[in-house]
Amino acid sequence: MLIATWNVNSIRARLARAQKWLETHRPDVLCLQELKVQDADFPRAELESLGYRAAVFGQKTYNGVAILTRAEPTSVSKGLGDGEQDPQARLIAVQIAGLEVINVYVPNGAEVGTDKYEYKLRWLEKLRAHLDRHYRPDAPLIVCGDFNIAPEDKDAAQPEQWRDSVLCHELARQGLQNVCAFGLTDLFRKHVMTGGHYSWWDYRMLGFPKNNGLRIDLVLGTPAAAARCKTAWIDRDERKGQQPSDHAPVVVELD
DNA sequence: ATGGTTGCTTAGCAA
Repeated sequence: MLIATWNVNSIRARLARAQKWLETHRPDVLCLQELKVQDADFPRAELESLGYRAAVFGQKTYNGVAILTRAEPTSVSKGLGDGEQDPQARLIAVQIAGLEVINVYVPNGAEVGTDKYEYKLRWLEKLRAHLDRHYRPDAPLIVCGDFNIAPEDKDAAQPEQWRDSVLCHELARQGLQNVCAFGLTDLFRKHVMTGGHYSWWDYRMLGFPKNNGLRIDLVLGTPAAAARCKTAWIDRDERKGQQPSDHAPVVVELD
């Protein structure tokens, strides 16, 4: 069973690449972030024609998440469901083949010290509360997506450059650790211990040509999911060529 | 400190 996560930075701008990627890799589950489209304009038919169902939680212009699956999910839920008003579409979850899959687009946070950064930290706390309320750490569960956090210095090509950024800042890393303390581990790190593996490169300042990347797209799993995880890899080639997303897909294979 | 690029929307925001 292949499960992948990919921040496409607009599904409409990336439709041809997404279609090609699905045809090449045929994942069972593909979690998408930054759709930048409202539900009505999501290219549903173009993706369903490839044999996928689409659970979509869209938003005009910003954010938006979806989960594509080859099989029909047994349940779908959208949002943190904590009763608070939040117009930002950042979480969608499905249950499929007895596995819970939560797809998140964690707020970027702009800069440390801003309201956006406080929103990011609060959102991480609410994600942990959501897990506590609706999920069990002893069941098979995947939480994947664009976390906008590099967990460790070795997840940044130039850690000194990024140390005070919202992607590497101590409080963001603590927020991620608190989410993981629910009972989740980084499945990429089950298989690859070395640094030098990145999932995002800034469009600006020749980020990709210089390989000035960060590993901020993660697949987390409970022990029951981690035990089934056979491989994990980042499709760095997808960042190459004409009109790529600034993120590469991250893939895990589960028994 | 600023700017560099991309996408959506159409001057400015978010990343």
